[in-house]
Amino acid sequence: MVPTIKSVAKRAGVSTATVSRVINEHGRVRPATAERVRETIVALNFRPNIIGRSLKTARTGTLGVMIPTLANPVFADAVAGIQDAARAAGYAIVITATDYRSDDEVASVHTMLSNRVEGLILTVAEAENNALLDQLDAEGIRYVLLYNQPCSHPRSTVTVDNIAAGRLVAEHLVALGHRRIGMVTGDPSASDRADARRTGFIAGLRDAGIHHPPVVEVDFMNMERSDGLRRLFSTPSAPTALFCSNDALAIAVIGLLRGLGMSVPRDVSIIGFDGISIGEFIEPRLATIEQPSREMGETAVRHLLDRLSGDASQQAIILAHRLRPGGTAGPVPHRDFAPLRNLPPNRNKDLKP
Amino acid sequence: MVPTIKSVAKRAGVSTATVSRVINEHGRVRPATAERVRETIVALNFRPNIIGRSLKTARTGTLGVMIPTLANPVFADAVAGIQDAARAAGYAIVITATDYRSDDEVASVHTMLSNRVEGLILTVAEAENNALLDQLDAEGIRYVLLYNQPCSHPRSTVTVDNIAAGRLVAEHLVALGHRRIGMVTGDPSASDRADARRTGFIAGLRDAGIHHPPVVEVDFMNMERSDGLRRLFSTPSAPTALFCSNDALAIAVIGLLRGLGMSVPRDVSIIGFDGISIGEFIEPRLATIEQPSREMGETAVRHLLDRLSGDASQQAIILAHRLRPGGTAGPVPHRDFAPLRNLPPNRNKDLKP
DNA sequence: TAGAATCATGTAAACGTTTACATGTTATAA
DNA sequence: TTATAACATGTAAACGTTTACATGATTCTA
Repeated sequence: MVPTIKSVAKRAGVSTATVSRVINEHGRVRPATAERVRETIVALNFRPNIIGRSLKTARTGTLGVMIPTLANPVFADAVAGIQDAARAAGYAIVITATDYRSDDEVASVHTMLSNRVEGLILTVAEAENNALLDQLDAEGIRYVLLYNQPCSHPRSTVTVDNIAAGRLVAEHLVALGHRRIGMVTGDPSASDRADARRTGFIAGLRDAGIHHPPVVEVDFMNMERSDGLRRLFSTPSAPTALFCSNDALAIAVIGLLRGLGMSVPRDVSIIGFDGISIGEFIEPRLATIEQPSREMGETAVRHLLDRLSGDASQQAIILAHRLRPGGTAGPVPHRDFAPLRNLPPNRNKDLKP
Repeated sequence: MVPTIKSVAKRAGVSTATVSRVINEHGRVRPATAERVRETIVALNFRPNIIGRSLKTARTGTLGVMIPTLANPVFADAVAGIQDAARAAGYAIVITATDYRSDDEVASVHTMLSNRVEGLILTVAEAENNALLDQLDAEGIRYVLLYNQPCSHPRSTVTVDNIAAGRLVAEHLVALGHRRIGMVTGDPSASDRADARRTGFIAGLRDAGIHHPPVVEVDFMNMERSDGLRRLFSTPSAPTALFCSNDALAIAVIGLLRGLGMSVPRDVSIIGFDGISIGEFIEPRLATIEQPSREMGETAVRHLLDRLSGDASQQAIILAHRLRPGGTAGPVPHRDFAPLRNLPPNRNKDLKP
């Protein structure tokens, strides 16, 4: 039915070994013979069965990629970079998204390993104490983390310095004159990187003499239902600036604040994290920490390939981040521009409980 | 080194057949034996080699996905849907992006076929006269198109009715009072769907007595270099409304128009196509045709699986689209709000050639 | 022109599974 | 009891490749 190397061999009047040699351009074969074989191959429309080859060579030419979701452009961009670099190196990629369910991580990785991917690129919820990663290490399975930033534990990873970046955000907001500063972090994406950003952020604020900034966690899959933010902005000491642990969250928060009658950045400044391209198109432009997602994906592939070929050992590769200022991050408002000024009519109802 | 079914068999004191039966829960084996085997499996940390299995069973449990790019959220969303549905059905997916290079399409598909994917989900540049698809048909390889809309040729596809949607855009703009209406289509993404949208759009305009609307093609990878739009808006009969063949393009066009000193929608109305979520967050909200990308991805998987199991034949599945009005699509401006009003100083220089 | 060297090709085993078939064991029926 | 059925397990071939090794043909060297 579907042609195999045997049918090609028989039809071309040679042995399978010769056909194989022609296919792989490996080992010598007389030009005339080779030509005949090639003709047969196109005549039969033969495509070597990679499964058979893989079984023999124990190589699949496939990399496994696990990310939280493709719906967040920051990961989509990274995957685009991964895909590019992988293809350039002759690798295919198989993808799984965990949708932030960290209990799916183990199953997903095992599926990819059963498929005999040669290496893995992973973004996990928590890279520090992670039994799965420990197991991979123990088994000698090569992986490179992406976006994760294990602190004490040595693991291969490609990331930006989330702590420094968080600190940078704090310093910038302080420089803009803000003193009442809060942070919003996404509940379902609670992650080591969000933690690192918060750590740096809080440290930066502390250095400026600001202690215990409010940190609210919102379930940003259904923001309407989480009223932590509403409560925060109902207090007299409501923040004049918010650091959101990622851009998607920042954009959602801006929408929510507008719904509360506030103007960004006049009443509240917002800084996000990631540098997704949407951010450049919203009005005003989203202030954020840009990380080079596509390049991070490419770098992860290259590092993984280096590790596979034994050229590299575990290492953390820290790429440069960059603060994109302006837009949604403005100077502190005058006192009389109280944030609560314009709350919509249903405000009292909302605040009563 | 890495455990195989043989090592498990030996250690558990059974034959490989028994181990296989335990793994696949297929065929009977005494509970006590099964238990012993299972223990050995975890003891050795054995994972069945899917390559070996695939070779024997001629099934890989893998679907191939080819899209233009992951950087455009419309495709990322679709892939998210594909990934979800595939995983739910026990399939893995391997992804390739062509980056709009249609000459890569053939190579990509062949790579995936060599990897023995069981079926394909494809977004191609041109679905109508496509030798690659004809070849797949001839070989009996199952595929489902996504976003493509072959007209005369019967092919399995999941899409919206691009023609009707294009017409809807025309009718909406006309209803808003616009008479000078143009269209912008992306050069690198020139595609059958963009064509269909244009066809419907032009037909809709014709029905309203508007003939030969200007259609400009821009290379939206580097918009700065393409001055078709600039030229269009330097004429006295510059359009008061533009239909952009996709949202990413629409957002870029809005940016470019702003650079020319125009206000959207006061001077020019814009309607896009796709309904990517960014569009809802920009100010003003992007008017567009929403297509259910995630659901389209899921549907494509389900239809592909149906075709693989022989339950379904080739068919076009048309999902509902929806016009999202308002935002960037407003009523026609008064005559005195001439669009050229505010052109920046360098305008003359730009327009001279 | 004999022998060695090189070249072209073939033979067959191996990769890790699954599974039809064979075989041995135990329970059931007569 | 014995014949038979049902069950548990093993044997070995097959899937489509690659590749070490063997072999036969050709060319080279002296």
